[in-house]
Amino acid sequence: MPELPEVEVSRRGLVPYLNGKQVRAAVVRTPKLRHPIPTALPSLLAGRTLRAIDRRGKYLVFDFSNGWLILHLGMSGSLRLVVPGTPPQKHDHFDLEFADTVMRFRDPRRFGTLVWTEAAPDSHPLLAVLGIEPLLPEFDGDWLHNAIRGRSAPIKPVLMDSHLLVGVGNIYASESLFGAGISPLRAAGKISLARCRKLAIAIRKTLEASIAAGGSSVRDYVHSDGGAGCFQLSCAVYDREGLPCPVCCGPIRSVRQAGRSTYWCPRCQR
DNA sequence: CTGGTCACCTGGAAGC
DNA sequence: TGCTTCCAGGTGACCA
Repeated sequence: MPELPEVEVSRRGLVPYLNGKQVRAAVVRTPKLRHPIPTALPSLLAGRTLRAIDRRGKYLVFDFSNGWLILHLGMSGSLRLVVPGTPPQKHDHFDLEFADTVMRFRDPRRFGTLVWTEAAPDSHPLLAVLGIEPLLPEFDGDWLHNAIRGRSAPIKPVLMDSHLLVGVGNIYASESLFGAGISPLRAAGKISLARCRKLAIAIRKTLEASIAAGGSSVRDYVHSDGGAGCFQLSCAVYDREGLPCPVCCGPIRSVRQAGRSTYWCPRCQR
């Protein structure tokens, strides 16, 4: 499920329960997801205090006194808090056990990532290549216009390029372009500065609205079986092919771009 | 460099 | 009912 808002909502849901707590044990049940899971994690983490949980793009970074645990939810990953002693189910790959709760990482499709680093996390190869954070003030229309100058690829797959900017996945790329009234097929480099400003605002607004929507049910999201945290309920175009556009009532269309489904309203988006 | 395709992996939905 | 095919919200390797 996770795009940036889901990751951020998970982070906010975990912080009040885990920050400052001492790890009782760590359990690794799977040798590798996208990357090998370090077999030393149990010995590295036992007895350590979790100082903070940060986010970089769609990665969560767990800060311990002896290093950082870097976690990515992939396509199907989720984190939840369960009562100690709860038997693990299929696809439960990793547990971080505290005295009163257990953080459990489940990922059926196994596209997630769990790695350990003892150097500054931003210098880790997975994080060092990441682009700008769209929720920071440095990200605006002027930055975007400059960053996509000269690029002939359609704007939608460009928005999903994490080396350019992080956190905009397949859903929010479509939703943000709808918000800005820009066709996903338009060549990125041909979008005017004025429209890049609209797009930057739409991206931020879409992400923040989604975080806020999840934010009201953070506890449910982290504690539930996944029923909550359904951010798609409020999508304007994503997964709505043939349904009426919420603005003009014309039919939403879909097309495949770079192997991913794109949804847009041809009347509202030019 | 750039843009496009594919592989990674599992499960659910749709089609026959 | 059972089998097959396709699709899924991410990412990086690889190719032209």
